[in-house]
Amino acid sequence: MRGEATVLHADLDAFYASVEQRDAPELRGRPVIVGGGVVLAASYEAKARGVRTAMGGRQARELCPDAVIVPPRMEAYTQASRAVFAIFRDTTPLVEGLSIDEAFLEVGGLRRLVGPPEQIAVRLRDRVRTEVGLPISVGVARTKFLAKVASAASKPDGLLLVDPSAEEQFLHPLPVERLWGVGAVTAEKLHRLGIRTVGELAELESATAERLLGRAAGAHVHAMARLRDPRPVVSTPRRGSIGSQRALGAAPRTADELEVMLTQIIDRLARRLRDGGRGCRSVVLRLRFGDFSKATRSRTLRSPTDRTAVLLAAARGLLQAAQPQIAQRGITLIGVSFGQLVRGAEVPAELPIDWAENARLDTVLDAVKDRFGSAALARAAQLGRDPGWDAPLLAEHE
DNA sequence: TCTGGGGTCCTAGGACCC
DNA sequence: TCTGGGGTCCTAGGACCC
Repeated sequence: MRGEATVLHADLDAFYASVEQRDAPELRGRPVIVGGGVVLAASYEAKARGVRTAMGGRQARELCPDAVIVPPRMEAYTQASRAVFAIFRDTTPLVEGLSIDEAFLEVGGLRRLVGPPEQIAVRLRDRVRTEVGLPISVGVARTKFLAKVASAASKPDGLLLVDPSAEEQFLHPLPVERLWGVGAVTAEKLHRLGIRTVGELAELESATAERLLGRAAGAHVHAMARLRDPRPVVSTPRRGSIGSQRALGAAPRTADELEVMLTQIIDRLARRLRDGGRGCRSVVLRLRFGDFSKATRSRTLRSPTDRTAVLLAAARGLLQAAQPQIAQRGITLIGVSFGQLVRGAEVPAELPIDWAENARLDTVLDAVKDRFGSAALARAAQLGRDPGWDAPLLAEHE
């Protein structure tokens, strides 16, 4: 006996594009592409013409010359997301957000109070449609993984319940690519063994899958194929890292230019850190070279910090160490993430958040930006080369 | 397919400690 | 002077997701 289908996976359809169509009636029924250089989201009218997320802008325009291309409005999407998540939380207290536009909801135990899961899903879709004005697809199943596959299968604007007695019938004919955790690399490895469907993967021994794909990935994918997914819906955990990056194109960059960009990125991220009342312990520099190969360089501090100057000093050290490689191979992306995030309260007392210093640094950076434009942040980068400015700050964190 | 930006998790080697 | 096994942390890389 398998338990009941009480997990909902709710997933907004073509989220960014749907928000644009909601806010601009003349876009409804037309192919809409959000993004410029690259497609961030495509409406179903555009998808029908072959436009896909992450596709280059030029290719998308060739496929769909009459598409309306609109720049992203992140604030509008964030606001819409908040409104939808408020409805999720009004539906059940157990909501696990996966991204800006999708979440799991556990609705077992609500049957006596509000009705069976399918009815809850119907009402949820209805509320999102009328209160926020957006289409949302919902999968209902016994496990998270099945619910996610079900919502995808129900799109667009659909509802699909996978009956616990018919799970194999639903899942096994699907291509392995539909499994959560099987991307291009894993799919190719499976294809080489002649495995194309989930059912064929399920026939393998777990040990075989683990040898082929690695211990964790192999065991995970195999368990999914065999319908084993014991993971409960858990309320969304705090983020473990935050990051920001910038693609650079092919033009050569001087070391100074890179330092300016690094300063801008760190400045922005450090503010986000403080706005969230958080600190971080590790700094990761992310690079992509001229041939699109990638590298990361990381540094872990002795104690968490939210101070721009410390984080900038750490990141600059990593960048300087990588400069010879960059000079040799060219660079097409620079990015930073802050890892091992902690709540502000967890920042050790002996290293208190120095609000005055942060405010001063922010003010300086703001003033430089306002007066000279963002390129003049080079000034800030230059400042940082003075060891009297950052070396002691970094030293006390090592 | 001439390639964004934001994340998560896993693997593996080396340093270091007991 | 040489040696074992286990645990944790750090660093780097890679696959995957939306």
